[in-house]
Amino acid sequence: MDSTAFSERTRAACQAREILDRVGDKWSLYVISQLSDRTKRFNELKRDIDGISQRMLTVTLRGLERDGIISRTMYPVMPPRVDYALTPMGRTLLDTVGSLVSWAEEHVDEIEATRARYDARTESFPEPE
Amino acid sequence: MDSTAFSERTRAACQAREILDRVGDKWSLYVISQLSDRTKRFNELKRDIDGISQRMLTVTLRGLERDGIISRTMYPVMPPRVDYALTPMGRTLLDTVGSLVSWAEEHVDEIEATRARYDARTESFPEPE
DNA sequence: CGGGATCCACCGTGATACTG
DNA sequence: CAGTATCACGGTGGATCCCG
Repeated sequence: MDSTAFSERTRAACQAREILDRVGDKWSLYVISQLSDRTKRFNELKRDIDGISQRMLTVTLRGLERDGIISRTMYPVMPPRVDYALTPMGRTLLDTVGSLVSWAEEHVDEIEATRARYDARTESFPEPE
Repeated sequence: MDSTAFSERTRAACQAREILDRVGDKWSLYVISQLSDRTKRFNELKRDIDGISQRMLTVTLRGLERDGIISRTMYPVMPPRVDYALTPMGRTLLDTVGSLVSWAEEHVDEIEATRARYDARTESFPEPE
């Protein structure tokens, strides 16, 4: 085998990381999932995503908008109204995320069990205070 | 429709986030991709993953080991020798990651173009110093 | 060779208050 | 309603030194 496989894989992993930087933060996945069935307004998202702050919702929406994953529609009315929706590209991401979600659902139990076993092993050596 | 879709989706997004917390950090994906074809040793990984520090390789390997994604085999010899490999569960993650990588490859150009357009729009309003 | 321990800079995140 | 501005904190990651 030649070294092409390596560089190709590294390049691919690098691109994948850029995507993970986008959807891998604390809130993006929630926003994406909340917009998967229909357009929503700012406070609607804020209500539906438990625990998110106003600021972080703004930041997250800006980031997703910047990358063309969601669209932002402002209506110049009083009071202000802004609608957020997934773009076509954002919709294609749903399938990919779905694959990740499936993996998570299938392995969450196994991971937690492995994690618990690992912790039990390592924590059984308490340092003498 | 009932509210099941919402809670189900939120729960799923939550589990997906746990997975993203695992593989979504700065280095995990590189380690996983580097181990995709064969077992490797510590310094071998350090050489092959450009820019990773000793500390971060250790931290990343521990995290992946803790969740059962990679296995760690120590040989009590002098000098020490430690082998890292993907576990069967880690291998199943390769397919999922592959899906993400494919999405990234397909859309990286579109994302960068959208991003550039967004930045050009927003940066065209310089604050008067 | 394969780490561990320590210190530190950065920045993602949250709380709060204010605004058009 | 849909933000912006400011401050503060904590966790992530990098640099360095040391160890078995």
